[in-house]
Amino acid sequence: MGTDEAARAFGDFLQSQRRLANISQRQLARASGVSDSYLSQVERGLYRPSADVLKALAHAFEMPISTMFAQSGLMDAAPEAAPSPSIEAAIRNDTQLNAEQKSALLGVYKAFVAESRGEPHTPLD
Amino acid sequence: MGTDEAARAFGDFLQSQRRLANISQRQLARASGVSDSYLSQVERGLYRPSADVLKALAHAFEMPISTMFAQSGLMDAAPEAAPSPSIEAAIRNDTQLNAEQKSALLGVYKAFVAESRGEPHTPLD
DNA sequence: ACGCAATGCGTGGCAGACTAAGCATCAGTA
DNA sequence: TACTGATGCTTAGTCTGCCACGCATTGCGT
Repeated sequence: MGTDEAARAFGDFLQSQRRLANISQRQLARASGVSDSYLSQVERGLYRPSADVLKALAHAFEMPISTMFAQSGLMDAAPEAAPSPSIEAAIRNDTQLNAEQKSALLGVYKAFVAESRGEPHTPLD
Repeated sequence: MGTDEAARAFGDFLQSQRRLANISQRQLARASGVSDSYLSQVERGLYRPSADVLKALAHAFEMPISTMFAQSGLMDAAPEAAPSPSIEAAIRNDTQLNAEQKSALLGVYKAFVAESRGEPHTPLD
């Protein structure tokens, strides 16, 4: 019934994205147009959202729709997926940071990339 | 009420594809694993199939899944990259950082913004 | 201590996605 | 004239995606 494996995996993904954005279920509900009760159920792996909801969530997260589809197990093979826009460009184009802050942020980012290049990806959490 | 405009458009598309392949609804049903009665309803615009069914149909037609999604109105006019993504979204979507690094980077960014001043735009909150 | 807003979660119920079974029609065959 | 068999369609029913509402808890301000 409920626990569908794919649903559970997607729920984990959604929850991690929401926590990264640092928002509550209700805030995400408002931003995406999906009810908060349903978001709760999806995060806990009870249901697998429809493509319409995936689309709405991708929009709220400013994330390419194909990523959402892939994460929900719909896009079995996504060969031509474009790489996500670079952080570096986003930082350079930001309007809220001054030059000093931008170069500091870029430095942190590059340090992180270099650091994780040395170590294997641990699926810890 | 079934007739949903988008459902009707997709129904026409599906029927034309089936006729191009020169197969019956029942044959397509066997090839895709979808019931023939449902295929009939979809072709007549009564229902809009779920992403799972779209995937199965695309596979039966040996057609890229993205084409199916586009025809069913799911892949709205979002060709690849978002034009001006926020830094936050860019960080979340990055593929080189792990979750821990992402939230650390986000923390630094938010600290900078708060330090700089006020509170301009954040699409999520 | 009291309220009060925000959080995550459970419930009831409606609508829609989907199927199994059967109806009606047409083509060919004897 | 039937008898097949294939086609598209309809109907009845089940399952589940999704929402409105409400509950219990936590945290913050007074």
